[in-house]
Amino acid sequence: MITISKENYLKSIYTLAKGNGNFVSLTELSKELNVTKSAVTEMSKKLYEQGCVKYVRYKGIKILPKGKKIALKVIRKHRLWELFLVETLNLSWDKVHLEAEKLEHFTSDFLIDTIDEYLKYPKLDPHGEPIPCKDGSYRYKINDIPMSECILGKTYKVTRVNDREEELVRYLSKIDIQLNREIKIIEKLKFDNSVIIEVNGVKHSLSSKLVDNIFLTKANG
Amino acid sequence: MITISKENYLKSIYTLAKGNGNFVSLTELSKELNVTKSAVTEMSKKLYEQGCVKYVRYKGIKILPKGKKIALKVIRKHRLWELFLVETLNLSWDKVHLEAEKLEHFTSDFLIDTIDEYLKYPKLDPHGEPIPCKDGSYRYKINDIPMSECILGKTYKVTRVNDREEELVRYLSKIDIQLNREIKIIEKLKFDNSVIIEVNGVKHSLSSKLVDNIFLTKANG
DNA sequence: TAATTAAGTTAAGTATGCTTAACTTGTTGC
DNA sequence: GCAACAAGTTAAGCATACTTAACTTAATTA
Ligand SMILES: [Mn+2]
Ligand SMILES: [Mn+2]
Ligand SMILES: [Mn+2]
Ligand SMILES: [Mn+2]
Repeated sequence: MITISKENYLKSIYTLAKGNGNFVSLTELSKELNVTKSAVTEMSKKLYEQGCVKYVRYKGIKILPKGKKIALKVIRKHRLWELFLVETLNLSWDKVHLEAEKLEHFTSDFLIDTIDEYLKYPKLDPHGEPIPCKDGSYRYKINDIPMSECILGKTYKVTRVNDREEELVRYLSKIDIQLNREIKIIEKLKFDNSVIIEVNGVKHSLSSKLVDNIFLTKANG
Repeated sequence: MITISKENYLKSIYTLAKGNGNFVSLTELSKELNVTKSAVTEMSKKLYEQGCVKYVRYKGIKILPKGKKIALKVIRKHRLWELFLVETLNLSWDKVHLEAEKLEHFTSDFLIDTIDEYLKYPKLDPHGEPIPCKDGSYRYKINDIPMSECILGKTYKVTRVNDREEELVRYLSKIDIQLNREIKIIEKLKFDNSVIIEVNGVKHSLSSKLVDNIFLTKANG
């Protein structure tokens, strides 16, 4: 039986491994899911018994095709809901993640396919994350880097932001950062890993936390 | 703590009492919720402890203001979701109940109020059921009778149908029964409580089960 | 290499919401 | 009035998904 809890574990395992089939540490997982390590150990055994993951004691956990399929389905539902809420109800991009986090577990395949069709099979969610297709493949390949890895003086285009923290996303709107916005890297401060950028002619200092959660590609190229 | 299970119990208690504050029998509740009587007894105690219901041993359970408020909120979410899915995604009226049955528990007040606004504060759901307002009041008062109580030879207008059974609702579409459709009562058969009606010039025999789940008011009156 | 620390596991226990089996209480028909 | 039956309760147990506390294993570092 796949429960809501299991769906969330699989989603996290898949996401933490960044789509590769890498091993994920249980401590990492426990932090991501806000549960204790012992809870993760228990669940790891169950997911292993169901053939969703490979679980090696004291080593970690690794998603298997069966688990990946489930994870992608949930991620698909999540991202389509986010976009649907933005498109139909005009919700702002900082409000939709939390709603989708719940709705993703209670949406039939039929309903999500209807939403997919309604949105004309979109490639990206409101935060620039690619939306998995019905068959589990992606229509779009991400190819960007976090702002922390950007080169001084160059201009980039915003392709993706981490939607997990509402406040962070809301702050981005406030300083006029949105998808496809051009950003120039003015200064990189080593002592606190903050970055000074220019957006629409206005300079802003972004904390290390922000800098790790904004993803860019080179502009005009 | 109000759980999903408790929301469903409260919704059923409220619905079975038909909006009045009547006592509901636990056996009735157990049938409605598809659980055993002992499960209902246990939950009754918990709901009582939380002040959501009055519970008198061996007598039954009765909703209290605190429980009614919760029930109405869930019903509001349910009916608004049903209408929203019909309006935006063009889902058919037989498909939306099951989806709403899940979504109703995972929708924030903010989201449902946004949906309410988007739909311009509708009075009725796709099956003719009134939608509770944000404050728990109704914008519309139901005043109809089941087809089983209709008078021979008279013509009525369909105001409401029971949406619980997908197949039943789908059958209604098939014989061209929808909200506001005019129906003439041709014959009432006592031996099996079936009714013969005329819809758009075509006669149909409706089983007792159907007849109990279609609600009407007098036409042109 | 041995000590320390981090990562991971195990055991025991909790809360929720069910079940079945055995029981008690209430109601109805004769 | 009482037998029979329906309605309701209690007790014991199960599955899920957590917790804390005590433990083991692995990795790091001096
Ligand atoms: Mn999201
Ligand atoms: Mn997103
Ligand atoms: Mn419904
Ligand atoms: Mn309805």
